[in-house]
Amino acid sequence: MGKTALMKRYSRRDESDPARSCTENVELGGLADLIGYALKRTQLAVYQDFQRTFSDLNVRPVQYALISVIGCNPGLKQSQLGAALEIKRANIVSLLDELEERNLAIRSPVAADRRSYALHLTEKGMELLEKLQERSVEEEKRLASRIGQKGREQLLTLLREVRETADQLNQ
Amino acid sequence: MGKTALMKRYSRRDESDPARSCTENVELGGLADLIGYALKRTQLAVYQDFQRTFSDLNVRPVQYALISVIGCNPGLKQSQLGAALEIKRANIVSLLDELEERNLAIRSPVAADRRSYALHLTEKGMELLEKLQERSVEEEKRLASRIGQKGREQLLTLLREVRETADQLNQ
DNA sequence: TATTGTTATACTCTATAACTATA
DNA sequence: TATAGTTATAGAGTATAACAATA
Repeated sequence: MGKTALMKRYSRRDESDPARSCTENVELGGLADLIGYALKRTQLAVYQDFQRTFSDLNVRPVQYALISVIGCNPGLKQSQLGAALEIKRANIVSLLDELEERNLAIRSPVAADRRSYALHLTEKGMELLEKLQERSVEEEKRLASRIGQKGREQLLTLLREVRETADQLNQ
Repeated sequence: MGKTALMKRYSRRDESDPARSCTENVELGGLADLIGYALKRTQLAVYQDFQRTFSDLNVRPVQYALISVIGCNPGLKQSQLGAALEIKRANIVSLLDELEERNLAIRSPVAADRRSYALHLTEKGMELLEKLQERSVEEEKRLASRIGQKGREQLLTLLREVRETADQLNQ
């Protein structure tokens, strides 16, 4: 494609166009049809919904993820937690510090390997997880209210397949 | 759901379980079935693929977005660019500085409104956009290689619908 | 008064290197 | 030597407040 073709394709508007002053008329230049961009924008909108839904519990998405995995795998090590969530072990440290300071989780020494800690939720942590789970189910219903349960399952399948494809390319 | 039910649901494993030492056996506690988490993980994988694909051109996703929108809307203002991409105007500044330093885009004074600048791609910017577009088409094909063209369109539709749903909830 | 671009700032997420104590 | 956790640090992305110039 030569420059002339590019100009024709991309110069649909110019500063002389009165519509220029209207934000809604800004073209995204095909961005909206890219999987990566659609993923980012949708993820951001869903993330904002999460923040709104969980702000009174003072829980960010990453904290929800930690609590959920620790709750489901009591006794696991930090390195395992990080591997499961694809979070570098260096970045797990301060996240767990936060949970410990809030008395939601604890690090316990492991007799068999004194380098590592076994992670558990506290009573308070388990109670919070229960609340988070319940609210998460409601949030999920709201998010899927337009696409329906079938659409939701299709979406999860497509996302998993695209992720696996990208992971293979990234190997 | 009481604590006992929660324990039953979440304590499938314990530190006494020998499988504990195997990372693959860490349960995500339903995380994998949440739209938000699936979005995040897929977006991360696709983002990494983008970085790999465009690293030789030294272009990050956000830079691709800027170049694409400026190329498609020559003469638009920074505030319009930011509104179209949902980037705060304060954060647009340094991104545009980068593009100007690399001689990919320029800020031109606007006679009608001396507060704002009209944005244009340079020749070099237009040439880069052309390369980016071509490579983007290939990347899109690779990402959709498993789900197919039909799956890709389904995915984009579902993502748009979920985003619109979340945006409504966030209003 | 409101808007455009700018600066300063801060917080989160992510990534790497180097350190310690254990294995 | 290798591994688990830690610390320090740096780069991005995102958010707000305040400012100057202009409308």
